[in-house]
Amino acid sequence: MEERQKNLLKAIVETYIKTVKPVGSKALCAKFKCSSATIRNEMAHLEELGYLEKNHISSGRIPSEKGYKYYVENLMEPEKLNGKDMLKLQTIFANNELQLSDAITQCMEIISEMTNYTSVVLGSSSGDNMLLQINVIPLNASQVVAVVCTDKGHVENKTFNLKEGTDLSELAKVSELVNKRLVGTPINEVSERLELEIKPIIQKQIKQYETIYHIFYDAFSDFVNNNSNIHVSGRAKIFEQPEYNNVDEMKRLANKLEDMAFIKKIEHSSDPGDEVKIYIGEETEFDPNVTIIRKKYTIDGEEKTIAIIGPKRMDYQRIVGLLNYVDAEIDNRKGE
Amino acid sequence: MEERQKNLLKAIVETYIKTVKPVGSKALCAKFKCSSATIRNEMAHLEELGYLEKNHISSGRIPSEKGYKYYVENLMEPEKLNGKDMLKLQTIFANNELQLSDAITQCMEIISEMTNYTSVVLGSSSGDNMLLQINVIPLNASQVVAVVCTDKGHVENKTFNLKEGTDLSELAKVSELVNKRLVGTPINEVSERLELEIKPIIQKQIKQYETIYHIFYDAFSDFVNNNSNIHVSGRAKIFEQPEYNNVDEMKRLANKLEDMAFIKKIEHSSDPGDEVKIYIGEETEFDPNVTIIRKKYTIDGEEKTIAIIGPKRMDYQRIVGLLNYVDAEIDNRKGE
DNA sequence: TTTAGCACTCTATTTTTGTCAGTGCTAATA
DNA sequence: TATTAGCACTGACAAAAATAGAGTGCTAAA
Repeated sequence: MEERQKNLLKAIVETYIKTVKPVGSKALCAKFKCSSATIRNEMAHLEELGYLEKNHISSGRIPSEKGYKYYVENLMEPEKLNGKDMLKLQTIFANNELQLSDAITQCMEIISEMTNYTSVVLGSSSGDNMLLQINVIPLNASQVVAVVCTDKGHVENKTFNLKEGTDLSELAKVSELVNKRLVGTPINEVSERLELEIKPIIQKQIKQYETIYHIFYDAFSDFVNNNSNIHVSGRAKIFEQPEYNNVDEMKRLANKLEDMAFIKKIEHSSDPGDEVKIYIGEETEFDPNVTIIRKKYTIDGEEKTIAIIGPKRMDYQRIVGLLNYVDAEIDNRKGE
Repeated sequence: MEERQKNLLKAIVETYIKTVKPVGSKALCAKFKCSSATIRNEMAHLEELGYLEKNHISSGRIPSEKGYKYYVENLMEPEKLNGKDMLKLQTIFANNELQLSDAITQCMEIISEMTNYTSVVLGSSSGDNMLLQINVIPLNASQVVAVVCTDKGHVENKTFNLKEGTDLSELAKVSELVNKRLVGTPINEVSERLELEIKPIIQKQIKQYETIYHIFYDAFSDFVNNNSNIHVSGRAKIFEQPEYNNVDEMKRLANKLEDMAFIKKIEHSSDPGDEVKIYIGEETEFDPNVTIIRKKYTIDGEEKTIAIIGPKRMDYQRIVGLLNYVDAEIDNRKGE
């Protein structure tokens, strides 16, 4: 592609991002110091190459997915934050009381607020967490709460109703046993080891071993399947974007943004890579009509994913700029 | 109001609920065995009394808020569940493994699914919870997680970064002290007693008492302000209702349904009362264009609120029928 | 290689027109 | 006195027609 064509594509993408209206040839004359006919010729060429599209035969051009892709990979220059935005984010990271992971969550909330896109923070699925401690705390004669804590500091709890006559001291005994034997086991292998190592022992020593065994079993299996580590902010913010300003789009998006199974797809999407990744339209596996910008981190040994969901016409420069800034702040904190 | 007028109002409300179209006089001739002119006369009368409204001079009538109110208070007969709905709910309550409060949450999810309304479950704001136990679990040299458990079985946790050289054994000492002294204290008074009773003691005995004091203080104050006890399901379901089938309504509702401060209003709305309460339009304090049907329970000593959010033209018979059924199941479980 | 000029295309908006459901009122009727 | 038939009128809604405007592709000249 020739230099002028690149510049033209860049100008068209950036104009469209701002105006949300198909870009016509006249609008770019001044910038390129040539007549609209020349621009039209170049546009026709870019369309042939698949970087531009038309809504109908006599409309201006809009970028195709391929066009956006070329833009973000070759033409875009991430933006420096403006002072106001930077100040807001700085304030969050400056607060040393705040755990880094909480700072990130707050940060993404603010970014959603600032940009009118939806933001997502996904904690790791805790598969690589290891059991650190389980406590079984009696609430009253018939209920106990089991609290499981992992080496990465995740805590889950579950309340159980006891059958009448369950012996609390036996519960305590098993709890002690589990803490002695299974600490350090990856959390998703605990169930297995419970079955193989603990069950045989308590089977002999404990009267109501079935009930008690179940309590432990359930406490752990719940841990593995929970969703609590997902934060979505600004689900409604994205509706401010003109491309979703119609009932069907809104319904479709609202449904997807509510469905955790869909949100989780953002994390799993094919490639790993810890740099800023941009998925456009079909690539997102989430919705053909959005762009998702994603970044993964490892914090305290745990993987964390942050992502922005917006229209394909997302303000790439700004968002990438913002995420780069967040990145720098995180590195900064980790370095300490 | 005369008998026939009551019947007419009832017929109009129920027809409008089904058809979502202003109800004309002809449509009711057959039912009332009289001419449309007669119906028109009666309608005019009901309108004078404020029970009916017109969109414009020559449209059919729709119920006013006052009309709905009269309907739900005097005319409506709650519906018996159909077999299919009942079966779904029964299955949930029949599962004795499930904690009652989890069963209720699941139940409300299903109801949202069945009815295309949004459902809400609000746990109590844990003000009457008392401290049962606090554990401070070291994760590594520089981090600990504090786990607070209340007598009602609520658990919250928070991770803290330690300053270098913090003595873990001192932390354990304070933790023991708190557990000895403050167990049984209402959770929102703990901070105060921490200040008055614990601080003076540790001030003398503990070197880094400031750091350590802060950990405990923060662990408790976080507990008091958290939102985790709110479940909203079917935020997008309500968009299926034709009254919200336009962009502005959808945006407004989406924003409110996302905002926990707004959701919490449902619980606080003026009167207590543990029977099924119906708030219509302006009364809801949530949005003038919805109805909220609400029921409060006390379960294991904690207050719980369930609510359905739908259009003012909500299917009152069905929803009240459903909530009555849920009510019966809960009573049934509590009785055990 | 660039550009002016022109015919053409499609959208979007406004205007016009017709249809229809429903009303209120009056006068006749049971 | 309550009911009803009849009629003129209203406003929403939908389809059709008219109009304006932005933008294109192509051709021929610079």
